[in-house]
Amino acid sequence: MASGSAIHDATPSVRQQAVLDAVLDLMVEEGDQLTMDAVARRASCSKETLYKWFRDRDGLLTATVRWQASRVRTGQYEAHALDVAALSESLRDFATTWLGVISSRASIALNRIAIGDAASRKSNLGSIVLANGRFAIGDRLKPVLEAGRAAGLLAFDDTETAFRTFFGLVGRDVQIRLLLGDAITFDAAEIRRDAARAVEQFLALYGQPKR
Amino acid sequence: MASGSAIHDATPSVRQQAVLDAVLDLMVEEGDQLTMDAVARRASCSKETLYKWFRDRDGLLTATVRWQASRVRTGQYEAHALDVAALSESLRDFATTWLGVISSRASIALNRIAIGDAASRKSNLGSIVLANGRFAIGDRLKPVLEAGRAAGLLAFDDTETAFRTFFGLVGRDVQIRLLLGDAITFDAAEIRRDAARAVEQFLALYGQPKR
DNA sequence: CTAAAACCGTACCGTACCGTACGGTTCGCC
DNA sequence: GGCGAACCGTACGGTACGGTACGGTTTTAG
Repeated sequence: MASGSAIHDATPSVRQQAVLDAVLDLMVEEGDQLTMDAVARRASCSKETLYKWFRDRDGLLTATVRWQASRVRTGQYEAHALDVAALSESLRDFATTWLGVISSRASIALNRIAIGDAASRKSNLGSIVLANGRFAIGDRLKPVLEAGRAAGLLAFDDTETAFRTFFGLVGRDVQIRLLLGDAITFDAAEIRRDAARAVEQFLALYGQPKR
Repeated sequence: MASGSAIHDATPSVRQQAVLDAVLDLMVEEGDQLTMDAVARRASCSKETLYKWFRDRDGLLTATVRWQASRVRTGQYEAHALDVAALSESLRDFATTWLGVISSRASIALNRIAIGDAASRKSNLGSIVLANGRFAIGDRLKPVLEAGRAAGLLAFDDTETAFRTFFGLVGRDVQIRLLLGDAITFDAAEIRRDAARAVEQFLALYGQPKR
């Protein structure tokens, strides 16, 4: 039971992280040519080791999803946004980060695989991606929204509903178009514009005119 | 060159439609177990006939997407919405129909396959789904929005931007959650509520207070 | 009624890929 | 230096599936 055993839910070793990075690279470059042989070749390791560490193909994919999720987690968003400028700044940061994530090639590849996997009910990659994506950002954004409400800057009954509206205003049709292969141009400048527009619209819907 | 030849883009014969319905049934029931053998068994036809009619697996999937799209197309939405009540009624109808489509099991299965297909750049199922889904409804909704603007009920500069906002307000996180296998409860009543809320929010953002 | 075309069911081939086995090699440890 | 564990590279078995071939049957046309 040395450090190189099955990981299941522990943090992967450095070597294992290199393997998972190879998986991510392959996902991005080769699309669905994600065979165990290709991973072993790319990571310069043997298939036997892959199966020893990750049990099977599904375990490897699961570990990859978790690994990618662990590095996407950005800093906490301060919840003590007391004035409208700080609140909209927080929201803009949030929207910018989120748009950057969902338009990244790694995220697109990962979501595609998880969606294809959700079709066959043999695994739960889809729920893992959901937990680390949609629901994780919900958990991180809701305190910000509630702090805004506590400060009298926002007005809403249900935090979940308010968050989902924000989610829709930010994401719009971007994710589904990217997943379906639409060649969208989406540079940093446009992401910032979109984020600003979404926050503006959100404040127009939920902002309190004055305190 | 009798009626049973390759279809490519013509309307499929009745027998061919039955085959395509079998494909849809299999997509919904079996997820990704969509093998040519299974289709032939389900449709009570021979694989040889499948290949004769649809050339290869990809042609069969393409024809299935087109077939499903052809039956989803609902009636035209009247563009002569002259008062705000008629306009919001049109938008509500639109949102309701769209939410019903993207939450249907057939649409989910089809989008999953198209997304998995978009990963391997060997086909263009993704663009076909996009053309018949996201872009088709854009083409059908934009005249409504522009008629509303012409009547002084809506105010926006770019129709595309306004439409994408509406798209986001209606769909929010629904499609990605369903694609990733989240077990969302989404009955007709809830769809109507969501559609009404989305239209309300859209009018709050783009509606003109008076003419 | 007959002949040709279309079609069904099934067997078959080639390939791709998952998972395992095994010989050879590196590396830590005593 | 020597021993064992971990690991690399590769070869192999098993299986699933896309696509083809073929005999037998139904349908269509004249």
